[in-house]
Amino acid sequence: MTINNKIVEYINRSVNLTDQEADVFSAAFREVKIKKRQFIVQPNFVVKSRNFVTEGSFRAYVVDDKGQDSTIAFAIEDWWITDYNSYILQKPATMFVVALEDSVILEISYEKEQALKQQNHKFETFFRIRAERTAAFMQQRIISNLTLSAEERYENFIDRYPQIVQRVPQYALASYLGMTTEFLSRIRNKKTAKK
Amino acid sequence: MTINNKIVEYINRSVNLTDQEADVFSAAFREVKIKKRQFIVQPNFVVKSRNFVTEGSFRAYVVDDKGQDSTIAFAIEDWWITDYNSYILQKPATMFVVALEDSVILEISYEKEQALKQQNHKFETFFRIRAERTAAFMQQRIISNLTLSAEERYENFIDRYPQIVQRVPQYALASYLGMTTEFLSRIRNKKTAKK
DNA sequence: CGAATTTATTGACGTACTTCATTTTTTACT
DNA sequence: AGTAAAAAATGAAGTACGTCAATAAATTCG
Repeated sequence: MTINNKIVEYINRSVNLTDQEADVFSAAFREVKIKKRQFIVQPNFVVKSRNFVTEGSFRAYVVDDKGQDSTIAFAIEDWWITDYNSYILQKPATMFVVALEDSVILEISYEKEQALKQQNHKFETFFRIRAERTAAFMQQRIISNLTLSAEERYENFIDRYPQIVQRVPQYALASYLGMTTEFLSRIRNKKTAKK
Repeated sequence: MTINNKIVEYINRSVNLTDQEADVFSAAFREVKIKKRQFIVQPNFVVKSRNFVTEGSFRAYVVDDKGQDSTIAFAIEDWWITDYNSYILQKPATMFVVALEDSVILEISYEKEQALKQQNHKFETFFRIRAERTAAFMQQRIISNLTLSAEERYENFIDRYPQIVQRVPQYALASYLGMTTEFLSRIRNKKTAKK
């Protein structure tokens, strides 16, 4: 069994690797421990890695000129997180990515990822599937933002990602769902009052 | 030069194909003419093709239980359109895709696409890059939906996609931007009044 | 364990945007 | 070209959600 066996388990759900391929793949990753409140991405720097979370949780967000922040993504165990645009297009980041808890990630550099994809068709397939799933996920979110009310978006989120609701602060969830923390508080209390 | 040379030109911007590879790739596509107001995707059917627009324009949208429709995507020449979730995950569509003008598309079936990706690493790379760009694009849209006011979203859209603004009906653009056609009308008239 | 800090709650008030109904303008069709 | 149909504009009234300010609750950390 290789060192980074969690990432190997993960990729094997999409493509079947030989033991040797698994070693090559996992060797491209580096394990890094991140303390709560530590940033792994900051605006204006070009993001140099894609990160797979093995322990803990993260939040990616942007801050606008009025100081308002909007959560773009969450990640817990088995999820990936980075500033996607910055990483993929190798241009300066616009987001912060911060640890919400003490965490452990496996990070792969942009260059190593490119090399993996070139060297083995299966690795290319894996990243293709990842990107497709990411796009499908984002499209669902766009649809939910366009068609649902604040309360419906919240209920929808609870249904789909109950584990995340438990672990992230309310203000972060509110800004992910496109509402204020006050409004989310009212939605929640209205519901519990009914019971 | 192959029959479907437009798709070959397009893929050659991402990966360099030999003449023979270009022939194989373009042979997987079929040209189809679509009349204005004709649907190429309807809810509840599993989408069987990904479509590259060579002439004309399309609009993808969902309709909610109150009969409100929300535009999910537009496509003009050199863009792709389908119900992404349905196609990628091969599950029933939730969207309509309709021609806004008399149009011509090059369609590739799900099975043929899978075969292309398996048979040649370069084709896999092409679809991986496509998916990444799609995800990057969608993320930008999510950020714009979360951080901008209705008027700002409209101005942002004009800056980025002036060619599209000219060609799509106002109600479709409004529902893409997440506002009513009445409100977009007011935004536009406020601006022209100022001049 | 207790003080400091962060996060969530609550109320009163404000506003960006929606809804509905009607009219005007533009587009499509024979 | 002329009529029907679709799309856009406009006004008046309503509402889902935001803002601000103050308090309460939960969490962090010495």
